[in-house]
Amino acid sequence: MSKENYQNYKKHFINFYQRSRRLPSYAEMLSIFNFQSKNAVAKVVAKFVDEGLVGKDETGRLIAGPDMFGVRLLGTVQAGLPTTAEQEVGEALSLDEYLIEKKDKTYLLEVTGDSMIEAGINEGDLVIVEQGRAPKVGDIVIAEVDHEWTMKFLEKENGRMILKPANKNYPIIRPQGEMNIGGVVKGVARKY
Amino acid sequence: MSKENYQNYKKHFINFYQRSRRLPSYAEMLSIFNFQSKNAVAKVVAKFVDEGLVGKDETGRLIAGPDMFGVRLLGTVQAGLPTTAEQEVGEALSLDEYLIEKKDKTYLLEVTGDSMIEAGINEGDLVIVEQGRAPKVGDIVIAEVDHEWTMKFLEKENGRMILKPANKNYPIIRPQGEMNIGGVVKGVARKY
DNA sequence: TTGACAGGTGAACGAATGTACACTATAATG
DNA sequence: CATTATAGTGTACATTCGTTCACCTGTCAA
Repeated sequence: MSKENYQNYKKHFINFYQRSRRLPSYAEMLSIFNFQSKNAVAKVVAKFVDEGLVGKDETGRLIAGPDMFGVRLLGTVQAGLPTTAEQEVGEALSLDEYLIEKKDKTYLLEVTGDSMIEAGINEGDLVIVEQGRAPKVGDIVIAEVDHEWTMKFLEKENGRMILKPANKNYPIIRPQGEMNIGGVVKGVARKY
Repeated sequence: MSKENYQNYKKHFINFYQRSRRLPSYAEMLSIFNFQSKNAVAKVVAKFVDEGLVGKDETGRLIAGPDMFGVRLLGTVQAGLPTTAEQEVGEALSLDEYLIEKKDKTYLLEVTGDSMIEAGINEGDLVIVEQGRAPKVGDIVIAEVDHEWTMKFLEKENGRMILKPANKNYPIIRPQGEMNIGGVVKGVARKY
């Protein structure tokens, strides 16, 4: 099979996965690759497996490989980029997997206000919050004080927990009664 | 089926998806749910579909619903959080889908240095870079100047393009020869 | 010119798929 | 108590699955 054709198969294959979030069956590949014989499909799939695009689990079933759901991590900004030629370096990384550890205890919040701007958290960012984790000093926490929820650094002052913004223009909060911690900020995602 | 059991099925089901990145077959659910009859599985699956946990495509095949691969977006930090009771609000969001538009033209870079710290991009962050997009003034770009790659704001000065860091301690770069743009920064991801 | 090979067709096959129907036992309800 | 869902078993079945084998055809190198 010609190289261009193969890249085309690959493209259609990945497209299918993006749309349907599952791998196509052989019969489905038959039509998206425009083949007449399932055997032709089988040969293409074998190449996919060789290339690592897809894997096989213990039962022989196809599973998506890292390239199907992730993006390649190419290097560091100042260490230099690879050449503009075909980049086969770098491992594929899913941002979901990177940022979220305990999926069922994690939720997202959109940030309003600029009280954490010096910590690199801007208005409009999404913060990844994990519940049910004991917050440590230095963590960024989602806390309820006086029936209002805010995001601040958790610090200790004279043996008491205080909430410290990352913006000089905002005051440190020294909670009087009890403080309710809604979760610990584990990550930040921003889109331009 | 009791409520706790159902939640358990759901948990095992999602677990399977996380591990294998595909939905289990009925036979597989049979063993992970500890059933003897596939029909019992069918009934649980029907509930999954009702709940929207999974969907069915046009061929009747199961596909993962938003909850399977995303995380719930609950609200804004200062607007208040929902009560600690069962949170059925908020749509599920996949960070991959949120941050990455054109998958095949996107790659990740790890940030070293603090030249963009005032733009909320810290050392160790991952930036999501999209290639092949015409950079506009005000964009954060990955640029090659004097055989070295850096990340800076793209600005215009007297009709010429310049690179401006977001850190007062770094100088503005006024490229002499030609400047090579490796991509436009479309997003940032940070893990604590 | 011949042989090897890549790329594909076509048919056949056992295993696995999801669905359906009849039935049972337990729990909830009036 | 009788009744009615609920949750599950067991069996059967047509369909689809992925694999395999034999075969065809054009290309390219020896």
